[in-house]
This record gives sequence, structure tokens and C-alpha cells, in this order.
Amino acid sequence: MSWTDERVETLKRMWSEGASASQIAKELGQVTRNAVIGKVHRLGLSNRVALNGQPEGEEPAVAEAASAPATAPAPVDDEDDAPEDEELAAAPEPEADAEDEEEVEAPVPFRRPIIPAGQPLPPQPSANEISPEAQAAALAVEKAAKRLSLMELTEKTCKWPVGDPATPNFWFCGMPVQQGKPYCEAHVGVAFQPMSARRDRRR
DNA sequence: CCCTGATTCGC
DNA sequence: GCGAATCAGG
Repeated sequence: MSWTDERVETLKRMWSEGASASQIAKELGQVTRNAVIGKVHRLGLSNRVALNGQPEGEEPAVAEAASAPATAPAPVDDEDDAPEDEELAAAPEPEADAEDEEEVEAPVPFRRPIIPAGQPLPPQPSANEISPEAQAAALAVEKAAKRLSLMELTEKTCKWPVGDPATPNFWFCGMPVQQGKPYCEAHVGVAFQPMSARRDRRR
């Protein structure tokens, strides 16, 4: 497969839309994400986000606006090609944690100590040693959790158990796991408490 | 371990 | 020009 005009166009479009190299590669097919990245660089449309200004000497310099007297048909009134906008290229940043908590003392709603058969539950940290922040985060996630059954769990779903396993109201969180962890971000937060944080937390 | 883009260099 | 291998970061 070679870089036909059509494929290059698709590449440009998706890249400008913020798609990752691997996503683009999958869409195009027959190419790897490395090929996509390489092409992106050769096309000169690299840095979607301008974040530099450091050791490397030159870089901004020229914007060859009219330096293409070659056989290239002059693009007339296209909205295309405007490499001058330095201010543009705002990276979509879906990071938004609206944490409005005045009462950090969460009343610990979960935890149902009644064990059906006598087998110990998985090492759920007792509520009194979870940091309030982590509790709040977990609580928020559990409200929006996917509520998966055991059979629906995969390597990529949060395996945090919620509820009493002996009742129909038992389910697993199911949110996207944090890389390498069995839980989502919020539940990682309650599962892995730093020693310093859980130290001396009275009930 | 999963992913991201950046860079290098033989082809 | 191309892209696998590698690097560097999250």
C-alpha cells in the first residue's frame, strides 16, 4: 500500500481531528501506526500541541507561504494550509474534576458486614481507614458504574465488587481499569492506600 | 502492561 | 519517501 491522495487526505483529516496514530492506522488499514507517524512528520503536520521552547535551537523561523513554484497546482481559496496560527491548536483536555465537597466527612454508605457462608470477603479496606477523598471518588464512580456481572468482567474492566455477593444487588464496577491495575482509577484509590495516609486514622 | 508521539536510519 | 525499531513519556 502506498500513500495515495485519498489516504493522505484521510490521514490529514483524522490527525487534525485529534485521532491517534494507531487509530488512523487502523482506519486506513495495511499500515502501522509507525507508518502513520512517519508520514505525519514528513507532511510537516506534526505538533498538534505547541509545547516547546527549549534547548533545541531553531524551529519556528520560516513559514514558506509562497515557496512552492514547483508543479504543484496553486491552491486557490482553500481554507487549508494556515501554519501561522501559533495560538491555535488547543488540545482537548477532558480533565475536569469538579470536586465540590464542603463536608468531607462521608458517612460510609457501602459495606455490608453480613457474610453469608462464612468465607471472608476480599480484602476490602475497612471504611474507617479510607481517605475521605478516595471514598468520595469511589462513591461517585459507583453511581455511574457499569454494574457488570462476574461473567462480563475482562482484563479491561474494573473488578471492584459492590454490594453483597449473596444478593441480586451484587455487581462489579466495570469502569475502564487503570493500566496494569485490576481496578478503575477511583477504586485503585481506595484499594491502594499509602501507608502514610492510612496511618493512625481513628474511627 | 497498556498506550502515546518522536526520532533514527537502512532500505 | 517509507516505515520498523527504538526511544521517551504517561
